[in-house]
Amino acid sequence: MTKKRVSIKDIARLAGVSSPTVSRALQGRGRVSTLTRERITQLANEIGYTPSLVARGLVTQRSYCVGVVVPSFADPFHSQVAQGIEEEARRHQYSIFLANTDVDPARELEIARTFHGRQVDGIIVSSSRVGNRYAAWLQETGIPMVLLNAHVAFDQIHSIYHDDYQGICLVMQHLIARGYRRIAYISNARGVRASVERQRAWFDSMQVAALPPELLVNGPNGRFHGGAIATKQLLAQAQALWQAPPDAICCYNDTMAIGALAELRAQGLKTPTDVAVTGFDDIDVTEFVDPPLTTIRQPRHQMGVQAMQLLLTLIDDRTANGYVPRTTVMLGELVVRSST
Amino acid sequence: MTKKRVSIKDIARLAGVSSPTVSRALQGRGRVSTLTRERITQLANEIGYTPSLVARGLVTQRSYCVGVVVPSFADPFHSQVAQGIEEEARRHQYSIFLANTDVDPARELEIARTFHGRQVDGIIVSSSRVGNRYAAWLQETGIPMVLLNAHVAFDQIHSIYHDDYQGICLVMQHLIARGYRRIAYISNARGVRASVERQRAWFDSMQVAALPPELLVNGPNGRFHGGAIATKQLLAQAQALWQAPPDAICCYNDTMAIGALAELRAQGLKTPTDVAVTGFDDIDVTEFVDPPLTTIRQPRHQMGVQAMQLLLTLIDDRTANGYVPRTTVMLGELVVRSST
DNA sequence: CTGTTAGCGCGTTCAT
DNA sequence: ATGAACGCGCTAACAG
Repeated sequence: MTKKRVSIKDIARLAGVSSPTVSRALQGRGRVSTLTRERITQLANEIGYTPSLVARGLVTQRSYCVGVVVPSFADPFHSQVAQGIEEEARRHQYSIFLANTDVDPARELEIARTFHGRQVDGIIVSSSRVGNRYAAWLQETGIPMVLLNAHVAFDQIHSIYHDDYQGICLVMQHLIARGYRRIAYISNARGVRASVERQRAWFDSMQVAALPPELLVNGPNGRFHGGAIATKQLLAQAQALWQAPPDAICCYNDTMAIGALAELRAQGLKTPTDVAVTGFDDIDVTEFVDPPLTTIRQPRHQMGVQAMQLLLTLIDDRTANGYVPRTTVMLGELVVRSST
Repeated sequence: MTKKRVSIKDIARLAGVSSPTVSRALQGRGRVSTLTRERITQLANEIGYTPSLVARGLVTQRSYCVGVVVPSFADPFHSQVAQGIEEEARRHQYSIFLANTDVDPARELEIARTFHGRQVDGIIVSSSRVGNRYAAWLQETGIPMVLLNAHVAFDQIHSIYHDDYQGICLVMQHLIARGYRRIAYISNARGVRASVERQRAWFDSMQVAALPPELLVNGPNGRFHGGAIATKQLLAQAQALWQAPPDAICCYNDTMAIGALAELRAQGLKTPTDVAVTGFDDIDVTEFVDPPLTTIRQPRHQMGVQAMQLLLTLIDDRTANGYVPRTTVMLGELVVRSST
């Protein structure tokens, strides 16, 4: 059922020229007489010619494709990052392959291999779970790669991440300044860099303020339910520990915080009067839940754009060698709303 | 900086055989002696060979890629559909190009052309704004195409959509059965099929129940803010009309409904005591807002899976011609929560 | 300015 | 069972 593609050969035959001439005419490079160029251009439009980027990529060794790997599209954080990447990519005639790992390191590596097979010019991985194991593989392929919010940066692997440590420090300073003392933390069980950093920031901030970092619960996942379940456990532990709920709950991210709000509500506790709650990311819905969440606004879209720009630099760097920063740190800002 | 790819020629040289033999050995087709097959397979692993799907696609005329077009990644509805598509695609060794239109029909067509240039085997478009204009273009290219939640179905264009009309009917029956009478509707201004259908269902349901469909507001967009702004207008109009708020607000989707909840709260109105609210889609967060939303659960993930399966059928249909449904209708289910 | 030749990496005939 | 030759659609290097 598929129609045969019209190729430059077809045009060449119709125009009575050779196919390289058509190629030159269409991409505007090389010397072609204005007359034949116009004739060819018009002919191409008439018969509906679309150049095969596959064939072109094979010879130029440049596919104008990049691979993007995220843990899950459904996560509002990652989908906004991806949107930033895609927009910036298209501005540069690039298309993106998108794949989700479902937080499985094995799948992540498998996807990277697939992308290599598809001859992508570069790869962006958001919240990688693999880390070091890329190094050896990359050495072989030489594919430029940018890690977003991952653990580490090696030679050849460039990294962009948000300063999560500082983010939670801002949140904690705010909470402590408001007089909250028994501040519990809900972490995300997944061993990503962000999780480690944020938890450490909570711990250190408590120490610095001479408050005991006594109450910490690992959520089963980083989503709404994870936050609700963790909160249930947390309240039980608080009861055992203090015979009272905590003053505030500092959450790994917004989705978990929203789950926490729901659980507190279910247990008849008012926010922020009984228990304050904070999130992280500033996803769109945080402004519309009850109460609106105090959180850290990460420049998600901008992070995607930045990652793509860095990748493009790396791709072109094959020829023109300039200085490229190994790691870029982005800063978020505290957004105070009525949950604290 | 990019390393040279290792090709089957390299393996052939090392193994002392010809490249076609390597090709046959690696893809397991054609007769090759077990001995050389093993030797070649092992060699391929050792030197880290990854077949070039680009080159393969050029000769087989099958790229094992599909293009996916969505209005916006950031929309939780579309990102879940996309996730379903991607998972089903990968199960069949397919990769997906993902692009977002930002709700711009011109961009949608441009993206489709790009995909054609990339020789995708098929295209899935979610919530297309273009409709009929695809027909002519498709005729030329013959690319199999599946429209998700779009207006129409033509020859060659297959369509999967959710029965939005029935969905809102279920919501309305529920509201009317609960005794709500003055039921207002908030629509999404964008002229997509879903919007038209849902609004019509509200209108008809009111008529059938002998209630005047008096209060309708178009939101500026389908997101949280859009719902909040529309609700503000709506309450003002209700005041002018009835000197009272409506009994219930039926919203185009969940995000707008969540915006509505926030605005009602801001105006000191209780849900559902003062004003009931309903959504549509059953996105993840609906269960965790206050109050949890009554809504219609669309099988988002399943719709993505189904679309991909249909597309695969169409792709293979080039050779084996069987019966393929032109349109598939999916049914959602009413989920009753405490917002009504 | 244009045509000829060559090759990107692979699969698919045909021979042998 | 294997190798030689060819082509997918395109661009690059040279001719002329």
